[in-house]
Amino acid sequence: MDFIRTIVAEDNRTKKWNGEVITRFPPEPNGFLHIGHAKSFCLNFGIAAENEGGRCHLRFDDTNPVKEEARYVESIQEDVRWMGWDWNEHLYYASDYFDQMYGYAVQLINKGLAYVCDLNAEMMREYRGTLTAPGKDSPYRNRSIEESLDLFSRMKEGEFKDGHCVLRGRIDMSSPNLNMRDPVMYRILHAEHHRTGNKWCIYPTYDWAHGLEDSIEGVTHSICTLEFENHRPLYDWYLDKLEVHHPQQIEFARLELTYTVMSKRKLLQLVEEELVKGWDDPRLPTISGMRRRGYSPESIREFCRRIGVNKFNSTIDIALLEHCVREDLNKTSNRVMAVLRPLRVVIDNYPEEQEEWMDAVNNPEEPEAGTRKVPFSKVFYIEQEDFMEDPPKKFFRLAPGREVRLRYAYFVTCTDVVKDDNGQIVELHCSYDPDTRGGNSPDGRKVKSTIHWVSEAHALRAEVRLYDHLFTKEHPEDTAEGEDFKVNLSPESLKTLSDCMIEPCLKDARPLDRFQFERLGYFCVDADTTKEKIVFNRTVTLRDTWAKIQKTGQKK
RNA sequence: UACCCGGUAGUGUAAUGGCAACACUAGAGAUUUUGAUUCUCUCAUUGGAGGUUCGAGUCCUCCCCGGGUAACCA
Repeated sequence: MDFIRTIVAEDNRTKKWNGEVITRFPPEPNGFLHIGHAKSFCLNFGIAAENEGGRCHLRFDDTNPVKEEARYVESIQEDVRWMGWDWNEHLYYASDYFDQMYGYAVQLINKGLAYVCDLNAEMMREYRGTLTAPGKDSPYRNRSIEESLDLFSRMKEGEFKDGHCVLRGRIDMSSPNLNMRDPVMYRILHAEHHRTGNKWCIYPTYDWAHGLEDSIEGVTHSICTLEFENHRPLYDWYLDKLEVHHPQQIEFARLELTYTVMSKRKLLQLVEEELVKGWDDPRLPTISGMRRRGYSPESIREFCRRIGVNKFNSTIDIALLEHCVREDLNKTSNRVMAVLRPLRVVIDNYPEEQEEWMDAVNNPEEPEAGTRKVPFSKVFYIEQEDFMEDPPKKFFRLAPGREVRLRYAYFVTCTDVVKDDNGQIVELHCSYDPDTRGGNSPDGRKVKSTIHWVSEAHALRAEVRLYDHLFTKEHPEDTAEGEDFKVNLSPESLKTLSDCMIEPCLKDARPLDRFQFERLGYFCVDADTTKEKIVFNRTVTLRDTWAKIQKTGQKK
């Protein structure tokens, strides 16, 4: 059990919150959700689900109209729901509390704990001091309560321009915690809000708003990321001074993954500079990108469960994520044969017009998935990399004079290699053994490998998009002076193959359908699919021992 | 240089003061009509130095290292 669940369990035991467990996931609708957010909402919704009567609110922290948009509100709901979580009727918006927050601000002014300050942003920075030097009091700090009250209401009424003045908490300008040096509670922003329209021209800042949102909703455990640790004294201060329901803020480390970036700012940059194709580009760690790539919600949830929760920054090896998808897809995806880089093969001793429909198992891990028929004929395609004219010792696949098994079909032996004028192999000729139908040899002879194939006459054409890590470096932020993370973008993150051959059973495949292409990996139908052309995204390759052998061979 | 937080295999997460465990990765082997899956095996004295204790990853002290913080962002 992680340290947060330990706290929750202990609170339940001592009846600190009368046995209630209320958490919340409070995204700002200024971008798409990524797997780092998944870690957070799986934690929050997970804890709520694990506790009798517990609940988790989905709350949009929409306190900054200049960055937020309704389309993000929609995508966030879609993503959380797709991941399998349900907030029931507990969908909230910080903007719904603006009136209440205003009232609380007036209370603080009345207590002499907040004041309107006319210092401009630059001056305020100067007065704030530095990490090592204390700040000094604003000249407006001792303004009378009446005057602040008057000014604050005029701020709200729109009498002042943006930046003319702010409402600040009156705390301690010499606090070693910069957050406590009279923090800004309200700023003037004549901006249209995606929900409240032009009702407001003052907007609460995060620190002021967030604790109130939690408090108003009766949240018990307010779980956030580590960078808010320094803000906790302020979170506590506001709620203490207001003497209202006071949830416990608990911080945990945000998720970092190798070979990718997670900050919204960087993701936004990749999207806006068109270095990827939108927020749902399958190379991005966004939920929508991963969905499009073929990740299942179950695999992402399992990943979030396995990485645990901690209080220090760590970077998870993306191999763990890949392991989680493979593990889930291995159990759930139907197998199918597809040839990505086709090499034509003719069986010389197979009857010209004959076709046979072979029995194939849909999913060896799931007997209930049943079987299907796969058409076989004289001419078919195999993978280019499944043939070598001059094979090294450890290569088990097809080679001149060598016999291999065509999965679910026959044993074939390569008898001839046809090349074009450039010496490129364009076609293979084979002979087959009619007694090995289905792939069994009555005489018990063995072959060293089984390869996949697709009958030429029956094949469907497809485009397949192969994805690799978005960045070439484990830590894309590691760059030389003056360079930024984008120099580490991988030129090989996407390879598109447009002449792939797939089994006819895929003709009715729909976007988001997932399959295992035998011996290749897991693939997912893309939304770009049309009646003429099916498009697949490669989610992840199968584990590939042969590729490893080749790699170590190259090193030697 | 101030304050806050944190350091356990390559990576990540465990261990009422009582034999450092699990997963991923990597390597070796077995099985296999997917070089997949599955199965077996291998890989550490917990940042350092003291101290308390019969006994310390765990408690105390000092040191070292890493992260965060100076938006009218969240």
